[in-house]
Amino acid sequence: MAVNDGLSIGALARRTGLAVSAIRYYEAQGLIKPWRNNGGQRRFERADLRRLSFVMIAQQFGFTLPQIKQELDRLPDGRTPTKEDWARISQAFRTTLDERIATLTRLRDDLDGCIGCGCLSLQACALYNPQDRAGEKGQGPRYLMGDPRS
Amino acid sequence: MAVNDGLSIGALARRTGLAVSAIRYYEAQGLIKPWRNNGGQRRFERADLRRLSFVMIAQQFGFTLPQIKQELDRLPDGRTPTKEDWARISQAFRTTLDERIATLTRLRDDLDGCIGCGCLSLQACALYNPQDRAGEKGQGPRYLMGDPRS
DNA sequence: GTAATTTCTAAACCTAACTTTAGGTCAAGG
DNA sequence: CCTTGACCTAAAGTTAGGTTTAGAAATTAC
Repeated sequence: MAVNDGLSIGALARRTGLAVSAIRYYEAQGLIKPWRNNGGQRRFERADLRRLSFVMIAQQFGFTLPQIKQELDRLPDGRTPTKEDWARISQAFRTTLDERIATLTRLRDDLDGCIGCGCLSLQACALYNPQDRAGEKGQGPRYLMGDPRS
Repeated sequence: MAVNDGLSIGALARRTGLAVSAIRYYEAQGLIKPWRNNGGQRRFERADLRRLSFVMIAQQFGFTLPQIKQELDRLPDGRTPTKEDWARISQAFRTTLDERIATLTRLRDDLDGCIGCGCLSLQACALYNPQDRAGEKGQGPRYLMGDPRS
């Protein structure tokens, strides 16, 4: 096997810990673009190891695959990404993490107050109803954290 | 309508902001147990408002419905839960939130180091491979945060 | 008393992120 | 050469957490 024949899908799977089927799925979603060898089998660049690592970590942060693709699409097309390229898109992580930590911390502090009073009431509790209008608006506790479903 | 006839499913939906279909689904999952009136319609206790609020908030914390049911099942069966009952199971939130904040903070700090070096490499980067063994174990970055899928 | 809402059940459908299956092809070792 | 393991495609299945649909019965409003 020549030096730069690329990695097979199985090799990539072993190195990343992903299932082969998951890698094929990511290709179908446009996250990686392997070429094919003479026999029609996928061959991957070594840089795809980093792409897949990025995918895995971004998922743990709660990004969806389309969102991850959007970040990856900002990488240079013709050449192998450099340290600087990766560092640039990793900044998006930092921002997201900071926000998420802030949200959880605020929520925890509110919850501390709520455990103290034990109410958990839609009508009176500050955690559910900071502006005392949830009942009227028919919105319930949802808006406190920013509804993840809208 | 008598004073203690209970709430209809529509009334509960308006008060919590949930869809009627979601409330029926939660019943199917065993999270709430309404009784039926003469015509066969569901009737809910006022305490179910709190149960559903608990469900909604616990979901925002990332609990699954079976996990939430497990907590709710610890509430007293015969009587309406008191402040103390709710305060007790809310403590589970506090613990989980503390852990989650700690994990995210650690991850963010590791990421800061990684942005500095820009590597994002499975072979060398501390974020992915703190013990320099991921490649050998074929595990990839996944173990850093504790795999949510296993 | 009648019209408009609400509610009922069961079953089908939905999205995300994959996995599994079925039926074949390719590649490497002996 | 032959076998075994890795790989291929397309389509169907899976799980969580619901929503939608359809047709019928109950309730409420006027």
